[in-house]
Amino acid sequence: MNKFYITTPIYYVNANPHIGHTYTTVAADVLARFHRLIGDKTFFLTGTDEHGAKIEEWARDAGLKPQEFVDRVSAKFQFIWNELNISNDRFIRTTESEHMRAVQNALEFMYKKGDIYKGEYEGLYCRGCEQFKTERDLIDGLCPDHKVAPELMKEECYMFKMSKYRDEILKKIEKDEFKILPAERKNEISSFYKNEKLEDVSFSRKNVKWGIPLPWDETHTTYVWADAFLNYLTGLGWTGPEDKNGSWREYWPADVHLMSKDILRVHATIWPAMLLSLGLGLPRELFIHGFFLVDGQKMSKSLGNVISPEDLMNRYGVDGTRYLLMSATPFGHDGDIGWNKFDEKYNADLANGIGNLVARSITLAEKASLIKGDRGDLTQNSKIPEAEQARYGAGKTQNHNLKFKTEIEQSWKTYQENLLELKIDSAIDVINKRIKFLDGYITEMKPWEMIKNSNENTGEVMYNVLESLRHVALMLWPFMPETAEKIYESLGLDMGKEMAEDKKFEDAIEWGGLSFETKIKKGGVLFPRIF
RNA sequence: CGCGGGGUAGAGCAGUUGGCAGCUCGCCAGGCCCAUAACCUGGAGGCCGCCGGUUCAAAUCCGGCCCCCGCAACCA
Repeated sequence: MNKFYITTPIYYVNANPHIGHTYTTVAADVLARFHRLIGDKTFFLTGTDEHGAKIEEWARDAGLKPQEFVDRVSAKFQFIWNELNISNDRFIRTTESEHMRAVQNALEFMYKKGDIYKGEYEGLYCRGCEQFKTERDLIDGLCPDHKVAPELMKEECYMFKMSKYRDEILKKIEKDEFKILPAERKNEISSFYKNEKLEDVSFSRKNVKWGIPLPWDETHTTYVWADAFLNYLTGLGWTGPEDKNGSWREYWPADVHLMSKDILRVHATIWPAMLLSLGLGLPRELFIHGFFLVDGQKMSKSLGNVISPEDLMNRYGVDGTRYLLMSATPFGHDGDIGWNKFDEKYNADLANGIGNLVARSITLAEKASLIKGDRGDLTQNSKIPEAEQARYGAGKTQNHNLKFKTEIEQSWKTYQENLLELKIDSAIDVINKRIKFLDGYITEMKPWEMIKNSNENTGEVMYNVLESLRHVALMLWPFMPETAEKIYESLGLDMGKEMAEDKKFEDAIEWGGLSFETKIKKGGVLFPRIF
């Protein structure tokens, strides 16, 4: 059995969850669910990053203690992931004492090893803020809060000897032992390594109280990135470099660290250097997805075009939101979104596509039973018509059976290939092609007419449709778990049983899995059309 | 010559290893009546940013130019 360990970045709690966080997290969830579906031993980690000067400030502004503040914001993340059916195995917070202890153990190890040494940090310091500022913090070269030009100042700090690991990391990147995808992102990073000097990085701060104290010098706290990165290990239960055989070993190294491009650089430099210093393996892959533009413009509060996850869920529901985020743009590139586009796609793919197909199929199946005079409550619990006949493919239509079988097999193959390569949008295309095909098949075969004429092949045609629907639902499950379950229910099946431990994926995706004894059940409208 | 990405039908985008230019929405014309004003079929609409080169063959490979966008590290 393969293992699959996927992470999102841990989100900095200076802001509430926004669409970018949501996008990364839903994508990770889709991939995690897919790997569970195919039987991999899967671990999906997300969480919140809760230390640093910014948090102190925000807490002060909110009139709260830092811990109260981070508790509050972290809870919002957890709440919304729960709403969105995110199936993370663990939610890590960097203020958890186990995490903090492990970070101290790690830094102590690196310090003793000589990879962390005393140095100086030089930067622009604002006396008013009692803080170092970056160029980007400044407005016209002035501190935005105090309207004063910060002065160049030096401060004692502990430095991490990142430069030492430069060659080894670059080699691993080039050889794809440490993959960076998509390819253009790998180019970006390797040319960065080649063209710029990899300098040592400051790993501690003196004036930041809200952080993890260095074990050997408590006047310093740990630089937030050093603290944050280790979550990928502590989230698995790793307690420090002494922890050689904990259960974290079953999952490390991570298979995919999913993130957006703003944090690629640090993930491709500081993090692998830390791992090498700690004597641990590098993650197999960093996958970088793009940013959203809204109607061609950057999303920003000042433009007033911010689309929040709550807005999306209110309009499209949980599954609609998950689907739209995943299908709106090619995964791995920037993409343009907007309410018009979302409405359009929702109606086309969800209301008119899968929603309508399920509705017409189930109704036809019911009618087929009604005409045949089958027993049972005909409107609520019709039996799948003429199922035995379908199994053996009697009659003129039997070549359809074969065609369905091979085409479904092909679809599964492509679907899996795409998701293994993180081509999320392409996997969705596979599903939508099946849906289109089924709509065409129904129109062509005219089962409503067959029913009227008591055509002996009605059962077979309907079986082909319903069994195809079962496969579509299964493929849909990573993207829209609730919808998949509803479709299963309509087919008289139980998604829970399908996902049970003893069930083999290979069996589930075989053509003909729909039992002839099952009862179909008409459900409600899956995706009401938006006008 | 800082790094990287993009310019393909009215809009938004796909086009792996060069081999008839595709998808969704919109538009037009038919069909169907099972279904969520849905679904199916056909059609109109493109000098694939510009110029040159390689090739039997270029959206795709090479060179040059124009325009747009992101990133330029201790900012999470």
